[in-house]
Amino acid sequence: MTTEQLDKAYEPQNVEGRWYDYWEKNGLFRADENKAGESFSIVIPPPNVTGNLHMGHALNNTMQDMLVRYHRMKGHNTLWLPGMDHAGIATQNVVERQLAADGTNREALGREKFVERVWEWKEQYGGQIINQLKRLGSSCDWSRQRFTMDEGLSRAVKEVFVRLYEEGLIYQGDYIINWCPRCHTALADLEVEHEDLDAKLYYLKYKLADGDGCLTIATTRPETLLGDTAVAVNPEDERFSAYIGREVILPVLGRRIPVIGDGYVDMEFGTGALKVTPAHDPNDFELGLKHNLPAVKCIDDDGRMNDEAGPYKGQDRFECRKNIMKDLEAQGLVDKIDDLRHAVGHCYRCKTVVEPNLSKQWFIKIKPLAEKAIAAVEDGRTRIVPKVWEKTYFDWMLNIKDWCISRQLWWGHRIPAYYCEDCGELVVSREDPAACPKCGGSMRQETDVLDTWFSSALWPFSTLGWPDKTTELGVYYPTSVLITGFDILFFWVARMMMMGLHFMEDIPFHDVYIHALVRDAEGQKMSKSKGNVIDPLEVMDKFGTDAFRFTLAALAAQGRDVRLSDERIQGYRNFVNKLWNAARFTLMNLEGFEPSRTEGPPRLDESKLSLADAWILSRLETVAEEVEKHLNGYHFDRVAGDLYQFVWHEFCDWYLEMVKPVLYGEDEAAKKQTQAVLAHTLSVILRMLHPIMPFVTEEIWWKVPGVEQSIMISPWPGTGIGRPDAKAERRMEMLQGVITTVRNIRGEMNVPPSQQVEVVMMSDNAEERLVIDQQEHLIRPLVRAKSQQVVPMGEKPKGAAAHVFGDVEVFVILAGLIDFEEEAKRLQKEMDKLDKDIIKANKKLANEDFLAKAPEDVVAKEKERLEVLNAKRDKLSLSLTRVLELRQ
RNA sequence: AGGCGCGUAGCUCAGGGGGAGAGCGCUACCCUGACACGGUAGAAGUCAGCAGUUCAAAUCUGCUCGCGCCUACCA
Repeated sequence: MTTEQLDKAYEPQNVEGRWYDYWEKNGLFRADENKAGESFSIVIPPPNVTGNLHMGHALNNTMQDMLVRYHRMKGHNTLWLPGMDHAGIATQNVVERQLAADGTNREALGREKFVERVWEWKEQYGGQIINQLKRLGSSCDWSRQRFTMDEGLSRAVKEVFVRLYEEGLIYQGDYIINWCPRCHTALADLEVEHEDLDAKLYYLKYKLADGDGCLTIATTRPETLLGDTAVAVNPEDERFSAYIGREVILPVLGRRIPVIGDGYVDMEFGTGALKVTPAHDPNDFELGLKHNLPAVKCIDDDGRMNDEAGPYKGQDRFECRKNIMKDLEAQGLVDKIDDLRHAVGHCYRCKTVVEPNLSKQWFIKIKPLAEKAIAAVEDGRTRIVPKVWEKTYFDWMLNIKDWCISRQLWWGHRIPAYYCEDCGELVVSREDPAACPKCGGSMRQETDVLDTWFSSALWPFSTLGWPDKTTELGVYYPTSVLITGFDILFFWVARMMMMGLHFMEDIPFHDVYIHALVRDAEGQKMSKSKGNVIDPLEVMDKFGTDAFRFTLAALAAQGRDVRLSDERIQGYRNFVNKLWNAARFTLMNLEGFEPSRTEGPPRLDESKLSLADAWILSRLETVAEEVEKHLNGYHFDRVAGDLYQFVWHEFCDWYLEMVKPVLYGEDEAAKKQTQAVLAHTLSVILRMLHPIMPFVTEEIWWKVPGVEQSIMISPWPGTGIGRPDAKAERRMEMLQGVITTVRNIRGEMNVPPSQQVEVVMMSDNAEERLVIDQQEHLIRPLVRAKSQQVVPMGEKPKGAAAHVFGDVEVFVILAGLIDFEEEAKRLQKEMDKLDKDIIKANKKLANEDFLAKAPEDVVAKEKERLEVLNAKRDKLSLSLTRVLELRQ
């Protein structure tokens, strides 16, 4: 057996790419749908084809990769299915910008050429993010990678559209929708971002047609008055009820419009009179339907005023606002102008102010689909973690409105609806109809495409081959868990629930884990405009992928946003290095060691098991249990935290230090046994860390004696990997306490580290004396003692500093070195602290209510605690007296 | 306007009815044969405020203050 030397520090750059290639080449990411046994599956939230890896992706995919690697190691039939989203508006915008740079535009190119151009763009520049996901270590089955516009998924989209249409769940109609004048498309309500802006509230006078004064209305959008077809007041409003049924004269245009009464009007706001523009306001649209008002569109699809705007025709809507106010002012029709802060809708892609607009669109009747999706979460078939998000989900689902699915774009799934050029007949069909079934005329396909989220809604089953009945669907659907951010709970998760339940008649995932947002060190949301974006790729370059992943995991407490800072990542980079060096030490000391097996704990001679070995094996069992529990509960932070604590503060700080004398010693049998435990512990640590830190663990793994295959496919250390031993843990706890106590005295008394001291320990507990005596070889090097004595309580040694741990009084003999002044101060301070606790405990135990009402074990514990405190105080008090005597 | 969440050590955050925790930072000493990306020890907190429930509250309830976020048609 040879032991390869490891470098002194871990250098991720030399390691990561090499192992990723190895995994990929050896097919270790590939899922086999024919493999027997329990399956575990995840579909990736498909990143936009235009996207670049940001912190949200990094967090999201680190979590997915952790789970996937964990389940793969457990031997489950594991699939992580990757892919990308065609991202309608985003991609179209990118290519349009490119065209603009070339001095042309999509209209000049024509639809067909433009779509070709987008595909070319995709081949050339799209999907950068896939390589970035690989940098992150994502173990996706790339052989199954999908794209929402690929052939199979397009077929699924068509199938779903046609079926929903046939079931009467898709309809077409004239409704008011959110229109983006920049992107030239309809937007769903969800795609509108509301932002509070400082604006004005204009009070305008509309003259009554019968010449009797005027009615003053309040509006934030005076330019829309050109499309007014009524003024509404509340019939309960005594000021105005008399006006109902009369007419007013629309300024500028002179149109006579009715005054109507409707309870919708808020009497408190503005003047209590509301101008009604059914074509450019969703509420006015509703009023218009109710009162049978005509809808007059005065703004066109570019956001410019149209023919209906009379003198303002051709002006931009905001320019028109200024001009119309100038004119109204001149005519004395402006009563006043107030400041007003209110929410204005913006396009989520390009941030242009949206224009509510009346137009013909396609919708999904969503209520019947939503009911099933609500039920599935209510009855627990799908679990939302953390549970707080369930409420948000229900609130939205219960108030859901029909989904506007048509978009006036060129890049996307073209709606499979066809119109007859002659008779106008509408046909919705999977195949292009050759001719009109009614009149034989030629057919023309609908120009609109579907909302990008329409195809993403099908992702969990379309990617597995639906509508065909594939083996994959049988094995991997429903998927095990969906990991995603709350920002797309409605956009995506809710819609997958609805579509999955409708078309697969089963939930799309058993669990939905909603993670938080990654923010900067100041807690600000990262955004390009703020310039506070931390690029994951730069972080990986600087600190290594494993350190980065570990940081994300460690900070990802459920329901709490992740604040990322360099210091934090650096801290975990140090941890990676610590692990590296612990492994380095371990491997250096496995010279001549022959491994027996890597699966269960090593075969050991129980009678000769050292305390340190017994202890670490016991701790290993506990940690393995905890880690597994936290992985199953999506407590990624605790997985990371427990492993950090165990590796650094138990394995490195204690175990490795305690094992040195054995490894450097002469007892070959003892050495062999410790080597076995050491090798085993390292192996288990590596495997437990692998899901979080795939690269460094793989790199070390191959140097562990006996390793023959990638850590990725090595067995997960489940229960039975260690060896529970409560006695060993109790004894070790006592030893650690005693050792820390000696070190504490050394530190407080400023004994130089190189100075060897004499240690005396006193205890009336025979078992503890025995353990301390037996473990002298282990204690002495750790406290730098040239001698160690353990005796029953009695005459205290002279010239010694004392401290108490549990039943043991610890003396460090410092003849000539001791500063009695300092020692007295230290003892006094310690006693003051104790006194506080003793007073508190006494008070508690004197309280009859406490004794009567608190559970027995709590009372017993408190009594015991008081005894311990008192005993300690007595010992310290004696020591203090002695020190004070010696001082004189 | 409604809803949700958060205020715990200098910073970032765990914890969640009975002894205040971690990481980073800070202080002191140390290049001890894995690691200075390190070691040992140490200092540091009226657990936002007020009231209530309880034998017992950082933890449960209510209110107040401060900070985020989400949803919403008040023009």
